Amino acid sequence: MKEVEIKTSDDFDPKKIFGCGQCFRWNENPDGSFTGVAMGKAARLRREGGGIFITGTEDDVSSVWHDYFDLDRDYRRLRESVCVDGYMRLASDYGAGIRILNQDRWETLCSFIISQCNNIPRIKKIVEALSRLFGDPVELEGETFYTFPSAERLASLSPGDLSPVRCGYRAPYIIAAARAVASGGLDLDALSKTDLATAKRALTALPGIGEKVASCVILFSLRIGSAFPVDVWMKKALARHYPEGFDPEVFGENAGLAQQYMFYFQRENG
DNA sequence: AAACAGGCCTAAA
DNA sequence: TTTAGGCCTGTT
Repeated sequence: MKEVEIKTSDDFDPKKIFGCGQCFRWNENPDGSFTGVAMGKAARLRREGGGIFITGTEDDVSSVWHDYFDLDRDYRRLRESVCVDGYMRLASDYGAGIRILNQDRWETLCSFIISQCNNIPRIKKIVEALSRLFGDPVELEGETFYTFPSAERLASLSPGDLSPVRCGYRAPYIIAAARAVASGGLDLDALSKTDLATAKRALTALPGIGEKVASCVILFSLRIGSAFPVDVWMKKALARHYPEGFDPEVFGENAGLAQQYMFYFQRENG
């Protein structure tokens, strides 16, 4: 399989991008490359010298990966803009190389429903099982991978059909979300053109989607950068570094990126 | 064995 | 408006 280079600035560290908790379908190989399935494609990405290379064609890069890896934004500059104090300086230096992916909206919604009260290995396992059972096969270098199933496909199932996936009490949440998306009752594309409050209101109206899951979906797939997901790691970080309270609005449209730096720093060092 | 994991929901103050 | 307990399942 041929490769193409992804032209990017210095802020592109695959290990951090895929390891900072925003996605669940990229895995590191023994040689340090990453294999994953995203946006209907299977691909392998590696770093060599100063360059980033990914399997596929120039057309794949311009039509999919350029946007997926958020290449139009200058993360070095963004990283500077969130340094509001010494702690953020430390956290953002440590997280240099993180980028916020623009992921498939439905897959992100479904994945973060699964994430609730779960650990990362099991989240990944459930997402893989869902894909293998209900997604479509795609080949990469002689190996078969499976795309994430469409909302329409899952909408045709009932919660009981998900029992082999072992997602427990989240099954009815997944089916309800699939039906909302497939029917057009929940229009994720349209929501991405609204604002944080509007998107959050629409998402949390669904069963099994609260403040935290909604914030992740908004940040990682709706491109609304002011979203600021607070999970158990973030609670620890905020309690330690901002005991008098904290308002993410100090970061404005970059609150979500600030959150990623805090989260990654806390999880790796906390 | 019992507790916990990257929440959410409901019932009860 | 805030708080406790339960929830599928897998792991420690």
